[in-house]
Amino acid sequence: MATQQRRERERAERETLIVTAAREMAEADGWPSVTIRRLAERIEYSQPVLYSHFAGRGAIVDAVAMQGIGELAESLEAARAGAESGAELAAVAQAYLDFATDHPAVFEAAFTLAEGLPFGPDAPEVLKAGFAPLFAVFAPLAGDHDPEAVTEAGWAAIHGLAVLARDGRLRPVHQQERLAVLLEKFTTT
Amino acid sequence: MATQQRRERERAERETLIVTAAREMAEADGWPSVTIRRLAERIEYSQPVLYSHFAGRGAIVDAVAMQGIGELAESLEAARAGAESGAELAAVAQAYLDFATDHPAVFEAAFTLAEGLPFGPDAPEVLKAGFAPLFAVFAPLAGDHDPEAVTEAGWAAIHGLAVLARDGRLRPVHQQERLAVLLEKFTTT
DNA sequence: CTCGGATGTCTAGCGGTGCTAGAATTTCGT
DNA sequence: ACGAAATTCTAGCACCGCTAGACATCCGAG
Repeated sequence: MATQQRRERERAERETLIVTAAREMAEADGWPSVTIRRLAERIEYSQPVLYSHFAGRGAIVDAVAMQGIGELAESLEAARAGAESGAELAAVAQAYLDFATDHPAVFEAAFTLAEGLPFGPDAPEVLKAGFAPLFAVFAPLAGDHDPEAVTEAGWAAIHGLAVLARDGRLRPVHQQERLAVLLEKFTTT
Repeated sequence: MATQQRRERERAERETLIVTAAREMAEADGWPSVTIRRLAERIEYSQPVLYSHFAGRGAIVDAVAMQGIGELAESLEAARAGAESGAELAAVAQAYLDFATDHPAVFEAAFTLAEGLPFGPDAPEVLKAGFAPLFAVFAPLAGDHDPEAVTEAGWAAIHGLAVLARDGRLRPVHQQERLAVLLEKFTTT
């Protein structure tokens, strides 16, 4: 019957409602304040409903992480596509750092909280998509090295800049200069 | 009286006992399993005793983080001092990555769990000491840039390599090649 | 239109957490 | 030996993630 379809659609809507609510709460008050109880109250359902959608709290965090990685991938690709020739690397790197500062809770979910996300060879397409724009800008600088290794190293450099800055480990003011150093070190052959 | 001194000494001993126990438990079974109850049982005292030494669980994690950063600083300095001329950067970077893989729980405490550690200008001497060997190896490569900015950028690159590898985000096998890429990018002027 | 089964949702509760007030004990100088 | 002071413990609060079982709702067959 058509009712079946309607039910599935409503379930899907409620699932995105949960993910969205979790994300907003995390971004507003931090992940520790995103509890099952508060989340249930927020979406106006009882706690067990959440467990009919997700295996547990961790799975909800993972869902936000997944969504966030997807958006990060889009941001990076957009930055690369929109950059002038020769400035793609700088644009992508800047987009990465901007994403980290603009959506700290999502960034945290994606890179320090998420535990159940499958990486490696059998990672879902969404996760691999984030690597593509990075590969596009770093691979041309590979020289004699493995392009993937260069991409991973470049990604790690940008990522390290993002996390250390986020945690207050670096002088807040000089982020642009640090990025400039990295870009120069990677681009000068 | 002399009893006063003995008490303070015993208190200090118990405090290091707590930190050591927390560290061992974290390294053995992960930080989530380091609960106040288990920690109290381990040191054979009741829970409130822990609160007479530390403001809360977070302060204990911070103490482990502090201790770990001190040891990391020593490792880096030892690697730098023991390296052949010209190979200091590689040695320090390798020591950093080794520390992350050899003491994952301490590394986690220092860089993702610790929240109450004072950084910036008024950071304690121990924390600044970790920066010194990094500065020693990166500053000579500064060129026209600010030596501190270059150091921070280089540190970030190594750190990113450590955390992404730890979280399974990178192909496990190619860590050496990634490091080689970073070293080359930073050393070629 | 009714009714019985299936589906969905909720109430209530378990064991665990960090943390703390106040009782009980131990220690120590007089 | 005793009373005060310092120390430690018992017991409990509010909250957490999670779940079993009661309850309500919905839907299709007769």
